[in-house]
Amino acid sequence: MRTQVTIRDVARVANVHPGTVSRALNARTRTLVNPETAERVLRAAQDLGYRPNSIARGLKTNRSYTVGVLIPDMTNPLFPPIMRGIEDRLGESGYTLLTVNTDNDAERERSHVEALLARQVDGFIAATARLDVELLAEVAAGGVPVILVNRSLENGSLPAVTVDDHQGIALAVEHVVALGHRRIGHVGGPQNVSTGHGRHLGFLEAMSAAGLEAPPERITFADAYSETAGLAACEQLLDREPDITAIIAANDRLAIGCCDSFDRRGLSCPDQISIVGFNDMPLVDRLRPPLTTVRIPQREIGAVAADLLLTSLGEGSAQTEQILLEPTLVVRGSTQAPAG
Amino acid sequence: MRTQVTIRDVARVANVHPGTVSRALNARTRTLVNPETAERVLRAAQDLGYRPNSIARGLKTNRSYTVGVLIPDMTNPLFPPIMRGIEDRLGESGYTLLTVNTDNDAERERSHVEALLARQVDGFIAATARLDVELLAEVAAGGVPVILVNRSLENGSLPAVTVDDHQGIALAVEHVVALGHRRIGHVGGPQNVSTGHGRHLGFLEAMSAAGLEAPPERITFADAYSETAGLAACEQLLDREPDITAIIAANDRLAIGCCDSFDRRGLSCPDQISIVGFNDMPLVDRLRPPLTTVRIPQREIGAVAADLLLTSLGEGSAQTEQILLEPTLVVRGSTQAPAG
DNA sequence: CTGTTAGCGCATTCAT
DNA sequence: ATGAATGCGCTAACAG
Repeated sequence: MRTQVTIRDVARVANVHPGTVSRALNARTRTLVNPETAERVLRAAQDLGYRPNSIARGLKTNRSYTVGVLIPDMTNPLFPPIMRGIEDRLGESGYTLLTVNTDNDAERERSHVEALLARQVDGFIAATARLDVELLAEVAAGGVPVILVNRSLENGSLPAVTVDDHQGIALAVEHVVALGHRRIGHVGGPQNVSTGHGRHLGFLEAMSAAGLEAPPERITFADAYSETAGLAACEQLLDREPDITAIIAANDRLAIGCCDSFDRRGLSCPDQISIVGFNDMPLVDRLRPPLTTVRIPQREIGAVAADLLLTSLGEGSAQTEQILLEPTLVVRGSTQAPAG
Repeated sequence: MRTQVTIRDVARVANVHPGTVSRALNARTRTLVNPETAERVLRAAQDLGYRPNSIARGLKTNRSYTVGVLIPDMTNPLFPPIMRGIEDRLGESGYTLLTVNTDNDAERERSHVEALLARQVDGFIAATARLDVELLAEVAAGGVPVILVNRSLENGSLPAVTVDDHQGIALAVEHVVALGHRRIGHVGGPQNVSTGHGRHLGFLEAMSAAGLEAPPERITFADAYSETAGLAACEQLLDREPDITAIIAANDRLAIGCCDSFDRRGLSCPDQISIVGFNDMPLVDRLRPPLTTVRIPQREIGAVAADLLLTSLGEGSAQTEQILLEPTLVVRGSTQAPAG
């Protein structure tokens, strides 16, 4: 059985009142107590192996110093670095994370949020792609700060940390255009998630800025961010427009699916067709060919989101800051000038 | 501000005593209350949007229904599936996870464990490779159940869920032997972590069982499970024993490092040299060549560990069951018969 | 079957 | 500067 040493035990040993122990142990109130007494209390606590029960504390202070983190699926390599960014920053401030995987399932999401609320989390960081907006808005309206990560709301009603999808796609498009490509296709992500939508728009804009056409025939959409969905979308695209020389994919997994499609058709990449991904997932630098992709600062995303949450927590103010982080292009072997 | 609806508010609306509300709301004690009253209470709770404060409950029941999960670094793709296995199983039973990354740093480990203990976690699942054994044993001795994952203690003093490293390496060795290889090297992992140690022993045994020699010259050790450490160890191995035709690596990342070494030397894999990894990490099936590797049931490991913890939690008994899960061999392109 | 009481461990009044 | 008392929200033990 766990033998909890309480503040009362310490008080008994130090020969003071429990209240005094509480004051002596809490840095903020330590000045209220005689230094010698404080010293005695500290020693007693040390000797007894006293460990404050943060749950009991939270009951009193109405703070749990825990934060709920909503992730679609941490098995997706995109998320762990973000989570670490969050953990490292929040950990410095004494917060611990309650992380849950939602699998983008509305039912799971709701029940998880309920459970975390019941655990009195002080706030949420949500990296879920299509989390029920109302649910989150409701939570935020209830006074629990919510920070969005990797997605934003149309109306900007919740603070969010995202990467500039337009800029990222622009980097990709400019790169292949500079290589000499003119007939460029886009394998887009699901259009009901903000990254899929934003990258699609970014593609249209960047093509237009380059003075190139981007007709609907040269754009297909995957219904999920998976290799198989990417393969299917790419097949459809190449069936329709076989003379495309470069493809901008909405993410690395789709890009990998595109490579599968190339293989299936006997298309050599990058000799006959170039491909650019998005995210720079681990190991994509070791694929055949190494994938040219848009890198996003995952860890920083997490850290910035944590910062945002910390200020919300501190000031109690409902800010709705929208932070846009810059992606960078990583050129590898999957892109080259189009065949003469 | 968060406006907490308490059990008292519900009581007022339902016109009963708070104690009755508690009973009506708790499935286990609901039978003690008049069905009609219970109905009234439930409706009141519903109307008010009552959400039980599990922290307050925990204070009373001395249960937090949270579990601490110790991971070296969840950025390592080996761990997320294990974590999901844990979460899914434990979630079914109402537990939420407090996950921390220890970076294999003793200092971080201790402080994290302290923090989690202060948060009254009901138990731990530790996937850390070289966690301070004393720390964990201490915790377990204090009455908080600890389950080890992916590692075990020499003396088996703590329950553990691991894969059979010996068997896994045996599968790898038997495979290359069957292909005709005779001069087989081993790039081992850090010997101070149980997997590194176990796989090394497994290699020696399997070679002996195959009637082959495994002299020390044909074995080198990486000082970490990283690609660069694998590269260095492989370089050393091939400098010493250039006529090796196959290498069994202690894990996939080391195997990838070995491939780097092959590249550097102009050795073609698998034509001139074969390589087998361990873990079957995501994307290793898409490397050049696709990696032959030993797959471990990551998700199951997590689920089984969760089960073990649940029984410990339920019975309060300090079992020390040791569970060994079976690995399987996944044959891909990185192994073939040795050149004539 | 329901009301009452007490107390989990702590922080925070208010007294002294 | 310290002791005493109160209550956070809930459950459990006891009355009735």
